[in-house]
Amino acid sequence: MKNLVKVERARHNLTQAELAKEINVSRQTIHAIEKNKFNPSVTLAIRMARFFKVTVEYLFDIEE
Amino acid sequence: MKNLVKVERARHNLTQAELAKEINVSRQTIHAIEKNKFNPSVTLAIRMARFFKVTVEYLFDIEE
DNA sequence: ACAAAATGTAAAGTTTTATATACTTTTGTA
DNA sequence: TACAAAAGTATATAAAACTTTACATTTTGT
Repeated sequence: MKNLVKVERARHNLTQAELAKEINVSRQTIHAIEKNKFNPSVTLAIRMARFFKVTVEYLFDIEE
Repeated sequence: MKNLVKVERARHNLTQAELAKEINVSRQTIHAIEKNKFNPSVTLAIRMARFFKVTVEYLFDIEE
């Protein structure tokens, strides 16, 4: 399960800390998600997708 | 955060146990999600959305 | 090259998801 | 009405998300 958080974050020109603040999580959480350390909750995924104006399915891709 | 799992499950004419089996979780997990007891992981949300052929955003609606 | 900012890493602790089991209540139907 | 299947409820436990703190390493701008 890969994701495009780092890519979208770059596109929006934000640091991990800034994104974290925007969506109300810790910087470590952003880091862990980008590094695929874990599998965020659907509400967090939706908040991120909304923030980036993309779909959850685009942002988080589980390969079958 | 409400969701349309029960509705989609009805549309597909499945029991909680059947849906649970389809997406590889326990029946309790389906029940808890339907009852908004918790907030599933994004991979579980994606599996459900795929199974029902809908989007994650449609299936799980977080109100702002 | 230097300093500051950003990212990476790590560990301990809390909260929540998810499982398993078991029992009760509801619902459909013969 | 009686039975079976499905859904609801409860509790204990395991696993994973997420937080906090702290420090090391890498990147970036000047």
